[in-house]
Amino acid sequence: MSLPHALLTSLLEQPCSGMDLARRFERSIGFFWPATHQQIYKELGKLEAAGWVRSSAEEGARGRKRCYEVLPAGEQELKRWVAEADDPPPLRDAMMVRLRAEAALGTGAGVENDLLHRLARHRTQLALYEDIEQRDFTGRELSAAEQLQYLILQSGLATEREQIRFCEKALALLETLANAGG
Amino acid sequence: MSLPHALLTSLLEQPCSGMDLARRFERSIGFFWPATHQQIYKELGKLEAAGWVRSSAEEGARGRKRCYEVLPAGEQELKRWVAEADDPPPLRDAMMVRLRAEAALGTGAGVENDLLHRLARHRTQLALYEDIEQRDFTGRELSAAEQLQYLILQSGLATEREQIRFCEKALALLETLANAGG
DNA sequence: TCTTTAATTGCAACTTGTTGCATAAAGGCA
DNA sequence: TGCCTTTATGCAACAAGTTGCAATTAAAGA
Repeated sequence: MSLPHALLTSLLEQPCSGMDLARRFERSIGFFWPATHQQIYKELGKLEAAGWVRSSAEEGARGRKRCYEVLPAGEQELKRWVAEADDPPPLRDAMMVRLRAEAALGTGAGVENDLLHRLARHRTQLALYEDIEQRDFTGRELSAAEQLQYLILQSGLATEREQIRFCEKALALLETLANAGG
Repeated sequence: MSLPHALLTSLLEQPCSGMDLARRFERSIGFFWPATHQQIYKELGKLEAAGWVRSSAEEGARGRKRCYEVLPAGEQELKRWVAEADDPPPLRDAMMVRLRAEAALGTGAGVENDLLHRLARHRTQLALYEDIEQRDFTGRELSAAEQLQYLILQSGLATEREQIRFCEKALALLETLANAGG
């Protein structure tokens, strides 16, 4: 479970409120560690109880807005965790199950729906990543931290492109099989 | 949640017991939809209650072994589900969080451990997939069902190769940064 | 001023998956 | 026969994530 460390990382980059964190997650760390605001609030409570962050009320804001910042103990914990090693996350993909089911059913069962839907989603996501690449990482010298962030983005770019290739290949094969079999 | 449909698919390919299913999952469907035997037993109970499979006691076997097979209603349900469309699974990868944390901490915090560990795992997995490719899909004509199964395997091959490329690239960048910064 | 709207924080129930352990039945062997 | 091992099935507690909604506070508008 990496949520606490994802939060520490994000707060280290920029102290802010729970709601701000949730918004930032949607367009940066959330690409590879999604989290809802409910998860984030609960976890911020634990981080504060553990003495890794502290919060202060913010005056003149709507609601009971509080600003969180990382304490030295939190930075220490983050360093400790970064040096650990995980197993790669097991992949779990319903579309592959569908393809296999289509093979077992032995007929035009309709996986194409899912393939086309995925294709559209991956193209959208790729376009988003390419925008970020253009805007943030192109045409200038990058600091060490920025080079690492760019590396992460490149992983996203490569993954989306691979997914697109796969969907196209699968659709082509299904068409070939349909023509041959019907 | 695709576990019920993954089980229906596997049972359609070959009726068998819960334990056999668990073993087969480990080296086929489980590559893209992992499941433990506890999950499988619980789900088989639900499938039987829904009238999608039926089971019969197997005589002369250890334990209370039962053989499960798909009923017509189950096959119908599988067909219905295959034609549905999902969103792609959100990826959630602690190593990316670590890379970003390393960037935020701004020092040699030690992500290399995780990168090297991943690299080894992905190489092992790739070798396994390549073995399966050699053994099951090379040097002969493939049926339509086999062509689809091969397609799925190729997705695994491409994913592992992409992961390996990424780890190597990340390690190279970290070394460059260390030399430049130190 | 009073009501409405928006922003922020938070609770609670539900689903899914994991982990560790328990039970049942058969085979092997002293 | 009695005990240990193996195979098969299953329960229970826990961990993590999702969904829907509630409560609090301030800004904006009538």
